[in-house]
Amino acid sequence: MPELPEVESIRRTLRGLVEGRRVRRVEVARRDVVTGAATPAAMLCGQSIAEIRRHGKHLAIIGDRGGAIDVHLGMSGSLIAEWGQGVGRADHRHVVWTLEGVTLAFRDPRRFGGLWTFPSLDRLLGERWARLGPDALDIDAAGLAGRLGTSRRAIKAGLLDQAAVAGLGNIYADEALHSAAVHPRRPCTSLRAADWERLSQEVRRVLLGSIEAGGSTIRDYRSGDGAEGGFQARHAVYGRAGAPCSTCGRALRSGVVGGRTTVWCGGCQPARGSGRRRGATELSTA
DNA sequence: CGTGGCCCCTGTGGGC
DNA sequence: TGCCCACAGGGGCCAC
Repeated sequence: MPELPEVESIRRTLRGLVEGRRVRRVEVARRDVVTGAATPAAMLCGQSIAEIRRHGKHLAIIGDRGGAIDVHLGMSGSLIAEWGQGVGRADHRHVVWTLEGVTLAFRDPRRFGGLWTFPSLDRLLGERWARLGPDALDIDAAGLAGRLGTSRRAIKAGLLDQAAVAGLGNIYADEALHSAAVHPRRPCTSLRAADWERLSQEVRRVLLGSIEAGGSTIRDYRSGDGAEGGFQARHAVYGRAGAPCSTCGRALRSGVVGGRTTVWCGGCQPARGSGRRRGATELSTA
């Protein structure tokens, strides 16, 4: 569910609600969502929350006395702070932190997400985040081309590879490819400098636009304060297969690329780059 | 190295 | 209404 904009929206709403507050109590209802120690100390009991940091789709909850927890929300996870009346559903709450004046709940019905505890931020960074590529908001054309340019796989699969660039998922990979007029099945090796330039710009533009709107709520997603996002109303391709392209009016196509349902415009996203549109053969396995 | 398939899990929506 | 199946915003692992 949550990709970079959703995770960033959670970070931004959570920081004001939990940063600087001390953890008084932690309930771990399901031990198996935690990798590493799940003791009160490892769960930051007694420490104050110094910072909530994000890289790609990951969050780090950082204590002021060294402990750190990596949070990954998987497909259905949420991290919601509540005070007074609850704003989130009560089921599937696997871990609940009681802070001064607020509770923080990790919910994850499908349990594809989880928590990873570390005795220090350095250990978290070195052992968990080190295998992630640069954050998708920080990468430029040279960075993207450098990390994917020699790969023969489809560009969509490349964008989803968190070791290459961190933060893009199925929604924003499709949206960025459409905005950049790049066909999702084009081999990375076929992209030219101008393609990498447009793609890196559109990745950034789409992600920033979504963060501004509070992320995309398709079904489950809620921000750190329980609010829904608004960017789903601005999706150009995701979830719109068969509907007319907002740019050229052609019916949007869909297929499986990189193992994920993918939607693109056969008119705006030429299969063979911008050179010879007219004679280009549509890339398709069907 | 890359890909396709399967798995982890629950919930929901569509078709019959 | 109820049942069954397909599919969902993620990612790890395996055989090929």
